[in-house]
Amino acid sequence: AARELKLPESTVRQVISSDFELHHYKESSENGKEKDTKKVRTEDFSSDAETKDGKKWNLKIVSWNVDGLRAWLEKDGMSVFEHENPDIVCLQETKCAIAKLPNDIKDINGYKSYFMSAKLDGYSGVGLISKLEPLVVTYGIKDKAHDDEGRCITAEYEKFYLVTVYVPNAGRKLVTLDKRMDWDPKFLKYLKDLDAKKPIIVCGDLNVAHNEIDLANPKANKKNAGFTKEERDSFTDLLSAGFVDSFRHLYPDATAKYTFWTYMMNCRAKNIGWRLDYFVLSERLVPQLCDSLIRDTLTGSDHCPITLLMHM
Amino acid sequence: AARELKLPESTVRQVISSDFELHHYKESSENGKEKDTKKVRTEDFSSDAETKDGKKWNLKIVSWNVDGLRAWLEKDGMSVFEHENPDIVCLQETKCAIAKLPNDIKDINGYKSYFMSAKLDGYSGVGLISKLEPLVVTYGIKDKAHDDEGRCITAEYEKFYLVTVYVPNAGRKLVTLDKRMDWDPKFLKYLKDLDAKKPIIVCGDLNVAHNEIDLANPKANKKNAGFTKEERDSFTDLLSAGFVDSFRHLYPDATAKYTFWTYMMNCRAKNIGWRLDYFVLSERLVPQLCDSLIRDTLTGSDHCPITLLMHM
DNA sequence: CATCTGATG
DNA sequence: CATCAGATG
Repeated sequence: AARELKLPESTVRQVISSDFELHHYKESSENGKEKDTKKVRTEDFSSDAETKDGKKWNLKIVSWNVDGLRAWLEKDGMSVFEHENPDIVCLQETKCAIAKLPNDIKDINGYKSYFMSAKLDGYSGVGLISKLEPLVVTYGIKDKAHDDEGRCITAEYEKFYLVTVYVPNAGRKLVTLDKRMDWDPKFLKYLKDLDAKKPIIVCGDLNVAHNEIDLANPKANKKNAGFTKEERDSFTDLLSAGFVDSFRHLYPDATAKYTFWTYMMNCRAKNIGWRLDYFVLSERLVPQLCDSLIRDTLTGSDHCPITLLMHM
Repeated sequence: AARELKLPESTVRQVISSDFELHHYKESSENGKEKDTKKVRTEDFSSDAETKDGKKWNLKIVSWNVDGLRAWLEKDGMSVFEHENPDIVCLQETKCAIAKLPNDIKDINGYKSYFMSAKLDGYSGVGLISKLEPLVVTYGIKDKAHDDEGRCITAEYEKFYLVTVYVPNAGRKLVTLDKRMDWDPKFLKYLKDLDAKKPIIVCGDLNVAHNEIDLANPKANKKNAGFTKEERDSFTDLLSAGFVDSFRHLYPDATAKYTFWTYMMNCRAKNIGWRLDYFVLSERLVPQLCDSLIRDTLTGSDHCPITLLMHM
């Protein structure tokens, strides 16, 4: 039995449409009664964002490193579907073999879902959940050294490719920096090849904070995974190849905006975090960009979700 | 800093005495106000039990397989000290290396404590916590094959030996029944040698339900760890060597009295359990036995504590 | 259905 | 300070 989502009442939109004529979902923030007292309110996820030339968003993508899909389900991570009513949700670090995926996440009413797991059980893993059925879904980056690790799903839609990724972590004491440095150029080539065909949207945990503004303690972390020169330069290479960090593009000066906080030392409450999760777009999609948001009120993982609003 | 126990107010007894002239602790069950609404009430642990010839108990020993000391502490297992005000507490399956023992359990105001851990970290392990400092404390049963597993502590007091034990589990599919069958006669010899010097009190998880009356599903468990003929016969051998199962001695017909319930299938709520935890006494201590109790209202483990009241 | 460890982040 | 697996019970 497919999971029935309790979508907000005023939702009147096509669930599986044949193209991206998905209409802007207008939340009813004046329905007369406060639903409950918890601090996350669906109306706070409403947005009227539009492109520079005034076109309202009609595609919403959410990306979330869930740090263990099953634990995240227990913590009501699925409420993001009710709050966001997203067209597509991408998940990283599912840490769950395909055979162990709970029905709650496989069968969501109105969505198609796709998962890739690592050979090593309980490690890595990504998922892509979409109202509109993609034309083609592919798994991995076509590289033997990496494709056993369940790090990438590509969904082809009519007007773009969506790539969700969980980039290799360089590890404590940078023990896997070599693997990471092997990944980065291969992944970039993979993206360039796609981009030669259709514009692309890349989302997920890129496991790098690009610049000092992107983490709370840049000085202390120059030798740590996620902020080494090597990793930062790789990210610069990505942007130099014709791609755009959508959040930073829209908010070049926004400080203290993070998507990850270690569970240790109460870092989340103190907002000692890192911006590791991104929506990266082909440059030619920038005119269609409406907003790129960090949903740091949502919990359920050591990462928070991020949301992209596009006019497609 | 030693942990300060919130002992019941009327406790007026010597904390470290030089002998066993420990006075009977009289709980004040009429102190005028209900303390709280939780179902475990300290006054329910009061007892006026006495020996057959009318001598009130003056020594209380509690034994508890805690199934992981640290988890048990989180679940407020230490409240047994407030409820029972015991002279001695024996713990089994501490699953905690000596170096990792929390201070809460090492430094209890008014008690001395002794622990033995397995070489294999997180496995087995026993502890003994005593108001009166034992004359001698020894570890293991002086057998190379077993003494790396942290299964036995012996405390010598003036008038008796106290032996606390976590007997090897025969394992799923009886994979370690051989180890168990190696242990049982060696342990019995160890006990006999002690008993030749002073009477003994043995307590702990003996990992056997002696007779059909001692578990909920005897028929279904004849081939399962804890109720094989081999294990039951070993226990019979122990009793035949001059020792007494104190609970069964006092309550020969008591049914459905268990000390262990698997966490699975809601067995505790349904009282589908096993009596695996015992106070076994040298026969010559029986005249001093006041009571042998199963404290099945206390939670914090898949076993409940058991309590022995003696006049020493 | 719990505890633990050890790997991973 | 979390997730997971796997061993153990």
